[in-house]
Amino acid sequence: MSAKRPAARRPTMKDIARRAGVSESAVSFALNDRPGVSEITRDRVRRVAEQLGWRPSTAARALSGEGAATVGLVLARPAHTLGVDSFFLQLVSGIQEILARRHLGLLFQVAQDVDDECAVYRHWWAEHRVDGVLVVDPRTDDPRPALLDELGLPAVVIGGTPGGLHPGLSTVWADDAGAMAALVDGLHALGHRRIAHIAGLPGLAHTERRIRALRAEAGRRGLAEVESVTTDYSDAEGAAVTRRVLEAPAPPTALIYDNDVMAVAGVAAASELGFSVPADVSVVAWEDSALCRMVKPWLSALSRDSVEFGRTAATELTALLDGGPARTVRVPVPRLIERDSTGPARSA
Amino acid sequence: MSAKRPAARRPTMKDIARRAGVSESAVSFALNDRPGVSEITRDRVRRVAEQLGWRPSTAARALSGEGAATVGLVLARPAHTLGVDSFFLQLVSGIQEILARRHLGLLFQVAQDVDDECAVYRHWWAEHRVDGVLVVDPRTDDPRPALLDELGLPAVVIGGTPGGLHPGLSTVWADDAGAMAALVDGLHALGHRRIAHIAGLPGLAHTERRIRALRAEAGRRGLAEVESVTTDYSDAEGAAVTRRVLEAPAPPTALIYDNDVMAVAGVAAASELGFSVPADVSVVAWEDSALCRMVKPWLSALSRDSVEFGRTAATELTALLDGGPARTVRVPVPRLIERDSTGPARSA
DNA sequence: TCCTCACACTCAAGCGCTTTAGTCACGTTC
DNA sequence: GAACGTGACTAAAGCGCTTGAGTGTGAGGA
Repeated sequence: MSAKRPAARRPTMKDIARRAGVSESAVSFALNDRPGVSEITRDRVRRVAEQLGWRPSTAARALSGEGAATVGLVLARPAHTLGVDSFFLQLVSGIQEILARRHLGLLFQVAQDVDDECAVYRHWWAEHRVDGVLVVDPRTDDPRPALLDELGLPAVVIGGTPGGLHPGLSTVWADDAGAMAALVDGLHALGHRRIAHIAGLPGLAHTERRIRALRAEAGRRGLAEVESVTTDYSDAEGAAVTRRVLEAPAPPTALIYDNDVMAVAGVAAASELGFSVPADVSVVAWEDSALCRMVKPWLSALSRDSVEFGRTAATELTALLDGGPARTVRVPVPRLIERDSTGPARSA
Repeated sequence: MSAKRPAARRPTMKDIARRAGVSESAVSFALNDRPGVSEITRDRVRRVAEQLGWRPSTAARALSGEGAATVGLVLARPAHTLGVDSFFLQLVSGIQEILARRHLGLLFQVAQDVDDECAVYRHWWAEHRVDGVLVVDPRTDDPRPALLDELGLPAVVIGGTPGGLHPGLSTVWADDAGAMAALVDGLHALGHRRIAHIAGLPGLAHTERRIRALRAEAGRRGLAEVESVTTDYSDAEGAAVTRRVLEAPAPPTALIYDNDVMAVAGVAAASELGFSVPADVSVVAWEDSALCRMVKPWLSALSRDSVEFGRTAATELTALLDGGPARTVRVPVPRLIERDSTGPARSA
C-alpha cells in the first residue's frame, strides 16, 4: 500500500505457522508430505499455504541441502551459427515441457567455446546454481563428461555416442549410422554412385559418426567416389562446398547436407552452376523444417522430432536427479521425407 | 578420491576464514570490497579464496537479501512458431554477453500464452528465483507490465511502445513507425501505389505500430489501396495471404512482410501465381537473415542488429538492478538493405 | 597522563527452510 | 499402578552468507 514500491512481501513458512497455529516444523512436515502431523493439521496447513499464495523459497531450500531446483544448459557455438536453426529452440521447448511439470528451472547460457563452457559448469557447481545439466553438441574427445563426473554433477548428453559415455552420465542418442545407411541404401537403389556429404562441424560426435557411417557404407558397396566435407553449418560454407564438389571432373549425383540451411543454400548454388535438381543432382537435408518447403524443388529431408528429443533428455535428467542410475536411451531413427529434390541418377 | 562419488566439497567462507586466520565477517568484507579490513588482509583473503576456487553460493547470498543473481526471460509463443526464427537466439546471445560479465544467470522458460507467462512470473517472484525479467513480444493491452509492477520485479520491455510504459519498467524500442515511413517513402518513389503489408501476430505491439504507421503514411499520400493483413508469422500463412492479395482484381505491386520466413514463402507463392519478382511485384522482408540470401532473387530486407538489441536490453536491466531509474531507450532504426527483390513499379 | 577517536577486526543474529532430537499426553500391557 | 509405547507436535541447530553492534588497539591531542 505504500506509494513508492508496493513490493508485496512474500509469505514465509513462519506466516503460515502463525496463521495455522502450529510450529514451523509442523508446516514443513505438512507441506512436504512427511509423517509427523495429523491429516487434519496437514489439511489446514495446506489450505493456509494456498490461501497465502506461498511458494517455497528456492534459495532457502537450496541452502538447506535440497538442491537448486534448476538444471543448466549451455550452448557453445560461434554466434553467427546460431541464426537460422530450428533444431535448438524445439529441443529447448521439449525440455521445458518436462521441467515445468516438476517446477524445475532452466538456466541457459551461451558460451564461446567448450573451454568456456567448462568454466560455466565449474561456476554453476561452485555457486550451487544447478542440480544437473544437459550437454549438447558432444564432441569426439570431449572434456565435458570427465569434468561433470568429477564435479559429481548429474548430466545427460544429448546426441552422445552410446559407447563412450562416462559412468555417471546418461546419454540420449539418435542412430545416425543407421539413418545414414538407410539413406545411402535409397540413393544407391536410385542409381547414385557418386555421393558427396556436406557435413557439419568437424569434431562434433554426430558429424564424425555420420562420416564414418557413410564411409563404411561406401566401402561395403565398393563405391569409390564418396566423400565427406566438413563445414561450419553456415549457408555460406554450404554453398561454397557445393560449388567445389560440383565443379570437379566427375561431380557427384547426390548431395547429403547435414542441415537444412546448407541444403537450401546448396540447391541455390547448384542452380547457378547449371545443375538442375533433381535431374542432375539429388539433394537430401539432414533436418527437416519449414525451410525445406520454401525452395523451388521441395527438399527431401530426414525428419526427427526435436521436441520429443528434448522431452526424452529432460526425462532422463529428472530420473538422474531422483537418484536413478545413468542410462543410455535411443530416440527413433530419423525418417526420410521424400519430396521433390531426390530422383534417379542421370545415367552416365 | 573416494570410489563412488568424488563429490568434491565446495569451499565456503568458513574455510577461507580458517585458512586466512580471520573471522568470516572479515572475509565477507574483504571479498565484497567493503571497508573494514586492511589492504593486506584483503589481499591475503582474496588469494586464499582464489586458491581454494571459492565462489559465493547464490543460495546463501539470495537468502541474506542480496537477490538471486539471476534474471528471467519467458517466451510465450505457440510451439510451431518457434522454429525458423533467427531473431530470438541472436537476441538471447546479446543478452548473455552482458549478463555473463556480471555473473548473472538467465532463467529461461517457454510458456503457452500470456496468462501462463504471468503465472511464471508469480512463481519466480514467490520463489525468489529472479531479480528481474526481460519481457518480449509486448502486446497492446498487455497484462504483464501491471503485474510486474505490482510484484515490484524490475523489468525491461523489449520492443515496447515508448508511451505506454508502466512507471517501474524500462523500455527499449525500435522506431517501427519511422522505419515504415521510410520504407513507404522508398516504394512510393519507385512508383508503387498499391502496397500490401503481410503483418505478424495481431495484438503484438509492434505489429499494431507498423500497421498504424502504414495507414498513416498511406493517408498522408492519398494512397487508397494499401492494406495490412495479420498472420501467425508462419510460412504457411505468409504464402496463403500472398496468394489471396495477389489474386485480387488490382493486386498490389509491393509486398512488405513482417518477417523473413513469410517473405521467402511469399516469393515462392508469387512465382507460382506467375508473378515475377521484382518485375511484377516488389518484396521487402522486415528482418534480415541468411534466409534472404537463400532464395532466387535475393530479398531486400530491413536489417537490425538483434544481438545489439539484446545487449541494450540487458544493460538497461542491470542498470535497473543497480537501483537506477526506469528509462526508455531507442535502438537504431532498422536499415533497408536493397537487394534484388525491389524495383520500380510496373506502369499500369 | 588521560581521554578520544579511527581503524581493524570479531560476535552474533538473521534470511527461510529442513531435520534431528526432544517433549508431552494418551493409551496399552503385565 | 508403574513402565512403556506411540503419535502429534515443538525446540533448536544448521545450511553459507551479510551486517549492525560491539571489542580492542595504537596514534594523536590536551
